[in-house]
Amino acid sequence: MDKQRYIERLEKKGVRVTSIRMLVLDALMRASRTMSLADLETELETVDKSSIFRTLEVFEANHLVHSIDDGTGSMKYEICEGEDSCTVADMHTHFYCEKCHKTYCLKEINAPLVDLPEGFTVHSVNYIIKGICSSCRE
Amino acid sequence: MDKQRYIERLEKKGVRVTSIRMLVLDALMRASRTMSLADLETELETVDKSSIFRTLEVFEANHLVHSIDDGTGSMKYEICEGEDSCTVADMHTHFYCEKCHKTYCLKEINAPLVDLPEGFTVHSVNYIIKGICSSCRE
DNA sequence: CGGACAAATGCAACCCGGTTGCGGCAGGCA
DNA sequence: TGCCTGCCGCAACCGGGTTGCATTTGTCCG
Repeated sequence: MDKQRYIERLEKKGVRVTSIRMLVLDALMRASRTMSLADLETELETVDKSSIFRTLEVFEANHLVHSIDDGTGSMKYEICEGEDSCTVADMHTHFYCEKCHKTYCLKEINAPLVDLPEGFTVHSVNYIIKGICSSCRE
Repeated sequence: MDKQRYIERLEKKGVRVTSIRMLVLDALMRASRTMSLADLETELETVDKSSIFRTLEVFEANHLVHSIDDGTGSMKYEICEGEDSCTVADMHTHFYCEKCHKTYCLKEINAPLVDLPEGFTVHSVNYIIKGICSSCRE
């Protein structure tokens, strides 16, 4: 765990550094994919789920992570890549594998943005593709 | 309620006609937007929610309706337009208004389809835009 | 250093949408 | 008419998420 780097990251967003926040941040940074609250509970077995939940709330409010609803009934969380807050343009495509039940970030694929009718204001977009991932396919 | 039309629609998909199925189909047909299980419960106050739930299961399995997860925590249901089953190409964009908490179908806007990396198979796409709708904006 | 106040945490209970087990009812068919 | 299958209502359950509250931890300042 690269403590110094994590502390910088937290302080930069104005988030107070605590041991639990370090653990959650570390788990999310190490994950190669999105994590659910349950995933984090499993990974950090010493930490109560309400603490993880509130930590994620703080992280999200301070644009350290963003959440993705992949339609599985459990919200997924993912570290924001950029230095500043995630904008609509930053939102990338997610892929949910119906076989291994994992949600992948296709970081290289930006979520497409369509033109809306007059009078609609966009705050965020959510683009989820469901199917079978490459490693579940034989 | 155009009974004959509903009966034809049900029979065409191989769904047995019952009074509850007629009620649910009617409510969905009349709705100008997507409906949640709770919406249907409110509309059809005489019908038990588990019956509505199972009816929706049957409808979805037989491609009479499709469901959309708009990320609000409650699934939305919508009548399939086409005569046959909904394909990926049929999936259109949905808009969730963060003010009035309604989910609109933007039927005229097809969900964009991106190119996936090698080895990924697409079954469905879900494209949700969140923001403020035109009638909530002053 | 010590006390006061604020923030973070753990625990348990709660909420809500969705789901299921089961018994009763109804409609179709012999 | 009687049987069989499938539909329905009721109530209980489930799981993810959320909250109230008491406790602990941390920060600030004298």
